[in-house]
Amino acid sequence: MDGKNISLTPAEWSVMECLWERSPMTGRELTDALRERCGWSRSTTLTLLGRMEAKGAVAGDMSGGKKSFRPLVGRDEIAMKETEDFLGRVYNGSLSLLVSSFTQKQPLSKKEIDELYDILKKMEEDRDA
Amino acid sequence: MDGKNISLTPAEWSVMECLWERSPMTGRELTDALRERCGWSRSTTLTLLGRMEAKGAVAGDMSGGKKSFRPLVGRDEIAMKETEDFLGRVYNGSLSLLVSSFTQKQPLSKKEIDELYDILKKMEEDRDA
DNA sequence: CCCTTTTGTTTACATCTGTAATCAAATTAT
DNA sequence: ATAATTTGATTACAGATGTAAACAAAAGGG
Repeated sequence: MDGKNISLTPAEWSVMECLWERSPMTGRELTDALRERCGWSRSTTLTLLGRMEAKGAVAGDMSGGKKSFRPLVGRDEIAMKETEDFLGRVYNGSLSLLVSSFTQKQPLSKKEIDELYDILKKMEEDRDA
Repeated sequence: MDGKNISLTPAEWSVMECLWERSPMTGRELTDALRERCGWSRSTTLTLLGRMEAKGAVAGDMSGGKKSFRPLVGRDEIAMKETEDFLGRVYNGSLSLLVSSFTQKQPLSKKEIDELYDILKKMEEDRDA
């Protein structure tokens, strides 16, 4: 029963983005940052943090008057989980189907094409090794 | 104000999957299909259909006693929209970031690698043309 | 030490989602 | 024609989500 099975709502993503950039942050710092980025009131941010603490997405360390928060899940970790969900639901689990569908509407920049080639090449090297 | 700005919940996706496979379908056919696939009661399916009709995802044609439904949005259309949302939220809008992140955990099958190469090659041809 | 500000915690509430039960009109069978 | 079944529509209700006000304890200023 580890805490891997956490999923985040869009609003919770915004909170995590802050904490993934820098952590720990005090409640004050977070309310300021999110008032700025999302226009949220203090209450909103703190309510979100409470819920996220309850479900194990963040840890709140209350020491010395002020409470500070740090993430308990890595960005990669949950990005992965959400990606799997999404791919399964929308593209039947097929990454190449996603790519082909996406590129039919939005042509990729040269930079992205190059990056994708690099990824594929590297993967083949690993496979052959 | 066309109906493009529709997003589907996971449950609603299941309904659409049926209608994208074959359409139109009567309420009866849909309740049967979704009882089978998802274990839903008749009420559940019809409630979903009602909501989806209200938000313009499907059209219900009531003619000759029985009501039948057909999709008003294409699968590609909303797959695209959801993909953009997802990429923006999780991968900062970058497709290559998604691919690289994904492949670090789940190595792709040879088939998928080949498909991806094909997609890239085709895209370059289009670009050069 | 009192008054003000900051903080942490509780409570609130509308909307959305999943999941149905119920009810009433229409259809079908006997 | 009447009873049984099917069907469309309405109502229900709990849990998730977005968004915040209220309240109370703590900290800081004078």
